[in-house]
Amino acid sequence: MPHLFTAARARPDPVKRIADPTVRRLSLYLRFLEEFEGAGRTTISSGELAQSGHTTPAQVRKDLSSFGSFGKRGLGYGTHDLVAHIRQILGLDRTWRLVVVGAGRMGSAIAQFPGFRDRGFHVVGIFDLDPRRIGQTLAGVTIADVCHLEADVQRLRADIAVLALPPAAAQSIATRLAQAGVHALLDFSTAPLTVPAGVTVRRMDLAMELEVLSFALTNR
Amino acid sequence: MPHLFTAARARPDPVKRIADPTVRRLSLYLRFLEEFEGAGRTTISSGELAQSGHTTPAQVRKDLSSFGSFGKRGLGYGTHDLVAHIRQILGLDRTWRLVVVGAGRMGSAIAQFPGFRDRGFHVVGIFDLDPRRIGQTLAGVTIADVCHLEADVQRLRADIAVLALPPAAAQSIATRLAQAGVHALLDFSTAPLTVPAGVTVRRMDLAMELEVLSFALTNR
DNA sequence: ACGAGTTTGTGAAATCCTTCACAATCTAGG
DNA sequence: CCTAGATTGTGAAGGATTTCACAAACTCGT
Repeated sequence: MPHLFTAARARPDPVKRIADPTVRRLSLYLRFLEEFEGAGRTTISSGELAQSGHTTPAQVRKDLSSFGSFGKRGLGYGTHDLVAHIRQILGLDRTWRLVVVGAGRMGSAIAQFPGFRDRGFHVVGIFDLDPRRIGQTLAGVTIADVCHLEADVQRLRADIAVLALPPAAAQSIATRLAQAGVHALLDFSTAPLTVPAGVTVRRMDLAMELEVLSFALTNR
Repeated sequence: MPHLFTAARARPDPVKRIADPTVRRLSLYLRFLEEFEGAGRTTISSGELAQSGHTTPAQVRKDLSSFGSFGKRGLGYGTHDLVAHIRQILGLDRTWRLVVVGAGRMGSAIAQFPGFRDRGFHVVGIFDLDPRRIGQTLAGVTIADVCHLEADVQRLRADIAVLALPPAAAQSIATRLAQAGVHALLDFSTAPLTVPAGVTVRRMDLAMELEVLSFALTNR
């Protein structure tokens, strides 16, 4: 039962169910559009966007048309307009407060990832278990003890948590975060998490991707 | 019913096209199976596997049946057998030689990722541009100058390359790697790569995943 | 050895996603 | 204003993946 959501309620949004691949592509389009905008282009066609994103013009138009009609026939899309629209669709017209749980090598790298802040994702908390790490500062944030996770996460008003932990610890932390009101998790550990309804999890599974590559190389 | 799958090695085999999601799930199943095997279980049913992997029993059986019939009706699958079969299907019955290009924070974390070696992925080379990093040692490998990338990659007989680079550099490195005979890339940069036919690329796009989470939170 | 109870393997149906094809609408240029 | 050329928006078709449903085949207890 891979059902993640049920229905919209907070926003008066009659937009039908949006496919995950569509959202991913929007994120891509946005990046190209910002590049195009930076280069001074004022309009762009679905064909040009498609080329940048390794897809087809029809796909681009379909993706956008699920949310409204932003283009001008005969002309294309206004870069500036479309950037604004996609940012709004993706919820990027605000900032999001991030916590990173696990300050090992991977957690540290993530917390200091350049371009987070620029794109509106602010790391407001970092947690670890190891007393030697607690108290150190990363990217301007002091590493806190994971034992106060719930209280801290609420105090910090965190929206999203990034988990960079050993698989054994991930599930328990995920449950605690969900309990504390964090509704979005980005999981770098290798075990899929079980979370309450209403919490979205995305996995970044290094080992799995390598195994997919192994398969591709083997059956080339 | 009579599915013979022994010919997958020598020749371009007649096994029908395998969907990407199927391969991903196989990788997942494998992990659970190894856990079950470690716990001493000798058989497992599609239902149990499905629960572990957040999918359905029918899905599990369909996935496996694309490659042969490994189970016993009324009993389930032999854990040990199935582990062996999936490892063979995914090409994990051998080791793969990895290079990491980019030894910044992310590249270093990846190169030292625990569990690579255990799963048969050996980091045999690390490259960077920065003279201050070249010559340092990470995970037992000395960081080399990226300017000899092609020759080194061939000397090291690298199968897979992990790219942990600024987006501006990624495309040129990808092209050089493809030229040098690396047919599988795992890309952590934010721009999708264009590569020659026969080269497989998988993307790990942190920013994109965060934006998908932003969308999910916004349209909850 | 038998019947009750499981569980697989797999066509067929359903669902999800992408591509096609074309009318509608715009710009540009005279 | 009118025509040629370009591009969007979208219903319908097509393809891909997941789910359903059930016969076949096995185990186990008696």
